[in-house]
Amino acid sequence: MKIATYNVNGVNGRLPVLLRWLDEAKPDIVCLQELKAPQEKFPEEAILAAGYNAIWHGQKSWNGVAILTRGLEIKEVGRALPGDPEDVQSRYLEALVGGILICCLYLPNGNPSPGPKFDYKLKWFDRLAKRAKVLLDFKTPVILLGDFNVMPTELDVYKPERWVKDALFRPETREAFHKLLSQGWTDAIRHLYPEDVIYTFWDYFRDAYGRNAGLRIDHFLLSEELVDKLKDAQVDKHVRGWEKSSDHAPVWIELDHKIKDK
DNA sequence: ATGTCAAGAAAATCTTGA
Repeated sequence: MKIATYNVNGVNGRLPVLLRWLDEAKPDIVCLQELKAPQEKFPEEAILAAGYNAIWHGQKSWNGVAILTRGLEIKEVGRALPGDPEDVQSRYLEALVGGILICCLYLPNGNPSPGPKFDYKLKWFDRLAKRAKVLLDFKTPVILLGDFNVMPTELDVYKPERWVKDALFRPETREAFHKLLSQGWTDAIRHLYPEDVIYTFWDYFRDAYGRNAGLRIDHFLLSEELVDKLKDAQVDKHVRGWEKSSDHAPVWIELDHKIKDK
């Protein structure tokens, strides 16, 4: 089973790129972030025509998350991260697919920091950690995947010294990520490639992609029972080089997992 | 501070978030 995450940076503006990649990569499950489209403007017909089922949680202008599957049934569990009823941002979508609990997330960017946006990021992180703990106790295979807006270590940044004051790399942010991991989650890419330089995002500025000035901020956190089933994990880096591409590349893992409840 | 994108408000460009 191939499971992917892709911050599309505008699902309508990047639709040709998304469809081209779906056709090429043929993932079984895909989590999308940054739809940048209200609920009613999600390109449902094009996604269905491409052979995918979808659930999505849109929002005007910003944010927005979706889960797509190639023929698999999607049983939605929730579309709000618990812990703050005042939070109206569409950043979380949880669903049961093929016997795996899929948690699609778009963690707040948090810049500029310090400031209210950074406070919101850390609070969101706390809420995620609380939810993650509950999910581990379910004893069901779970994956937390998406755009975490965190570079976990210096290996994940092209020039770490330039990013220490950025919300994506501040000590508090990295600490929150490692605290989450310590609940018992496994960072799939680092598990398979502990020492390789792997990026999932390249800024639009200053030819960052051409210079490979990237960041690793899109992650898969696996619950324990999935770790031994992890066969591969890759970034479809070439997609970032396509015309009208997102600033992120799609990332995927391959699991040796038997599909239940199709 | 800079650089590059997309969406939205409003009617060509500007603002905002990333």
